[in-house]
Amino acid sequence: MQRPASYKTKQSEAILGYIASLGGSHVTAAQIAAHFSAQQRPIGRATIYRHLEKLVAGGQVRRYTTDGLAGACYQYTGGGQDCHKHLHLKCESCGVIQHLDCGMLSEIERHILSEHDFEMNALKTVLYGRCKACCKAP
Amino acid sequence: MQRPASYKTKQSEAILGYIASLGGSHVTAAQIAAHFSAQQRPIGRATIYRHLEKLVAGGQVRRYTTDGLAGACYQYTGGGQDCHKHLHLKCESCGVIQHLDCGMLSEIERHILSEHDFEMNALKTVLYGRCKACCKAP
DNA sequence: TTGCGTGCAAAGGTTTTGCATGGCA
DNA sequence: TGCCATGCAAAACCTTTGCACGCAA
Repeated sequence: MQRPASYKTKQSEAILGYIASLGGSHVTAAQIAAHFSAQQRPIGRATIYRHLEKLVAGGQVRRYTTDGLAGACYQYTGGGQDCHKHLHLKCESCGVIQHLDCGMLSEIERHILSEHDFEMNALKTVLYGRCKACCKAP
Repeated sequence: MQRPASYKTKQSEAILGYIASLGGSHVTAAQIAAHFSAQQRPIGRATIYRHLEKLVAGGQVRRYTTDGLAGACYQYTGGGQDCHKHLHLKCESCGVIQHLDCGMLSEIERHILSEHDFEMNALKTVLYGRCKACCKAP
């Protein structure tokens, strides 16, 4: 009577493994396809999109739609992490995403709620800017 | 010897005027086209996109790419405003964008730069959440 | 064996581009 | 008159969907 919700296939593991290996950097669906094509084991675009959809729904991967770029970007979050408790800093230059674990977050949230009547959603909020490395090397 | 960078046409004024009249709410390119079609004076899609591109480059309009939605959203910012000096709060429910003019911004920027080595770009950063009205009426 | 996963192809939508015409200065 | 702006159509692009086959359980 077991009803498997999903099978574990080579492609599903390959896609998740690749995104996880990037450790926070973002990739587009086209980049993922190109990566596996270069590895001599191409994966169909439809398969990639279908897995990304599941991973996003499951909370293991986050989907961004960066402003200037055509197409969406995907980024590994780890699933188990409680991203409600920290903000995210995204570097506009290299795309790396830092997790800002800092007690200041609750202070900011409280201030915005009490002073500006706005209930902030830390899970979706991303602070844009330039990371340490990119500030030095323009 | 005058070399006009751009002409002032009925369409250019109509598009900017319409976006400005919305006062901060966001619209898609398709909605703009539909608006003028309903006004008995349709504007070609190419014209709309070309003007939006100019307005975004000029800083009078901001372009967003909301996550779940296909296509980009555009929002009037006013051009003359110095958006470097305040953050933006975007309501996930109704799409309204508040300008957070608050002395706390510089404090946050300074903290993130000194403690986390990240140079924040307030112009691009948007805090997501729910506005006062949407918090009460889910 | 069962049924989800896969890949190809085609469809859907948004945005961009080419080219001839129209309108502002 | 000169040149940018406009609009139509076609193209390019990303993403989704249909269908037959393959593979995990």
